Amino acid sequence: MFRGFSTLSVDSKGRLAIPSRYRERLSSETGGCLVLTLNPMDRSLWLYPLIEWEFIETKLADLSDFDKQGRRTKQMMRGYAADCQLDAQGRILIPQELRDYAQLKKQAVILGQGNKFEIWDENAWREQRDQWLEQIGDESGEPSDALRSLSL
Amino acid sequence: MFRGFSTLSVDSKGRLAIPSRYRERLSSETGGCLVLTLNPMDRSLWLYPLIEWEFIETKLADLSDFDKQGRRTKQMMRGYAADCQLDAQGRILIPQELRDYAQLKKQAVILGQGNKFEIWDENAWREQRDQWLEQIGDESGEPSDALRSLSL
DNA sequence: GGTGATTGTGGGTAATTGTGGGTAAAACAA
DNA sequence: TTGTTTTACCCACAATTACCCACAATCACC
Repeated sequence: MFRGFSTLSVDSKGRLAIPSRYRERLSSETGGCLVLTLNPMDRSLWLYPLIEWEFIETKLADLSDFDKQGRRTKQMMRGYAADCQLDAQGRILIPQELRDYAQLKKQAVILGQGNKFEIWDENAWREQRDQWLEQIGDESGEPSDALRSLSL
Repeated sequence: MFRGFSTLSVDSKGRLAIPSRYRERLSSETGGCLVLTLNPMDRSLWLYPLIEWEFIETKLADLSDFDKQGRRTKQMMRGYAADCQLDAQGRILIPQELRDYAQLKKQAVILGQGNKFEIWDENAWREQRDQWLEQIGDESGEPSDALRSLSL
């Protein structure tokens, strides 16, 4: 399971260095092949080891073409999926199209999220985060059932 | 179960010394691997032994991506989770990002909380504590059902 | 109350990691 | 083909982190 947070810079060529603590795992699993695609929920990117992506791909294939949301999700995630590999310095090259989608500027943020990583523009992330924290901490709102019985 | 209270200093490099009475337990369980993450409810941090964290992680993984609050909680706690280990002096290095989140300054406070520790900035803690004590003691507020049947 | 051990705190040094840029190969367009 | 842009590979510097040692305050014991 991937976890953890790092701020990273996207250089002028659109490259992004993966934190070294993940590199070994990423280059051993599936021979270092990775898949980068968009996150249809937020303006951010998802980075999967190929082996995880293949599993996601089968799940997407099962979505009905007659469910509008399902069709769109499938179309987006598959359509924008880009193969990539770590270079000798442990960096990946992010295609222009995906950089635009996530509005990546100079500073980015990478978050471990279980089977994948999530990549955000730093400013966009901080804005979102503060907004969510406010909602989570808001005592007046009703917690969902799942959360109500959750002890951490 | 961890319990107890200590005040500690955060040095200029962001390190924090764990009270010695906990060290042996922390370095024996799971080879001394710890996970430090944010407490999404308050501006404080949670420190778990890895083995406890893994259990939390499975609970988080079960939260639905289509429940908004659940998704955000998951994203925050996993995204900010940092692996750490005690150094030779029994200290952990707190990542800049987490120090900022908890607004840790020079003096911090660590509280044993069962399966984990909670780490606060000392001043923030004292303020919160006084505020809560006032609320808990406030007879006018209605206790929840769970509390109503609780004898201490 | 004195003495010794333990614990908390600070800082120096060396290795690692993140970042930038130069250059050559490859892909694409005219 | 030729010229232009994009991508891959290499090297180098700067910042961060891990590891080590040292001192001071506290605690326990005689």
